Amino acid sequence: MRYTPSVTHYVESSGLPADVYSAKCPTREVLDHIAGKWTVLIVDALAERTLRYTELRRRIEGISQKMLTQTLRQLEADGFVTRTAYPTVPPQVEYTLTPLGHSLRSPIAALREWVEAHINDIERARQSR
Amino acid sequence: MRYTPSVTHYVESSGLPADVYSAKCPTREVLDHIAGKWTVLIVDALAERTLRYTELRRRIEGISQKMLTQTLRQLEADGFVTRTAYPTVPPQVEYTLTPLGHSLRSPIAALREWVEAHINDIERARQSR
DNA sequence: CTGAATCCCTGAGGATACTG
DNA sequence: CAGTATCCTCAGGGATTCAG
Repeated sequence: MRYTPSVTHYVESSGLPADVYSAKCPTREVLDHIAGKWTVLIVDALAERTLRYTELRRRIEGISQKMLTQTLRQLEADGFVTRTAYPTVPPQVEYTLTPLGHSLRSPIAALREWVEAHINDIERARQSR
Repeated sequence: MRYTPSVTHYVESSGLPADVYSAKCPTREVLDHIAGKWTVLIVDALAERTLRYTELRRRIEGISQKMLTQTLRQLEADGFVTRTAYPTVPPQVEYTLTPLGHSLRSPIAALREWVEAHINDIERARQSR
């Protein structure tokens, strides 16, 4: 049962309303992808400009090769990121946001900025317990 | 090393700049909390109004008791949600967003709305591979 | 109704080594 | 440089049961 959405979108493949609260709606899976720690950081990093594999690795402190590659592949599959490989020696691979990926910039950046802006409120809330 | 943030906030407990890209910055952990599938759905559900435990469970299709309780506890600890128990029989427990939690509404809702608005673009991107 | 407690299992994710 | 391949660990998270 759907609540009172401000705007109702429809999933073309099923004809049903797009609803993240519905377990089977494909939006739920996408939300899981986007609401992943690494996804947020990668998309936000690429928001500024195209980056190479190693640049991403250095920028996102603490990410492992495995998770970086894996998350990039998923972002590619979802159509958020384009991978461009130049057949040079040594190889050079660039990652860029697609137009779809760019449209994600704003909500993702808002999330990052909110966290950075409210970290002190949160730490205070934690201590008063 | 920090890039070019639009605004720099500081973590009072350390005096260092708030930076989700830094592995040890406390903002990273908070981002992990917020960027969880259940967190997004719970905060978004509570954005509209106070809800009882069972109401939340019904609203968020597919969530288990364990994850609902666990995520609510974390939201409480982070200061996003208030838990109010009425000593009635049967018990009644209400969950409400705190002012801090309310400030999260906008970025969270933006994320949900983005997903619902772009699900068709994403499904198309997936098929063309 | 609102949980807490327990069991269990899959998969997220790190570490390391190897390759074109 | 940009990965792939393995191994391994641990925690996320489901299912079930019990309780105030």
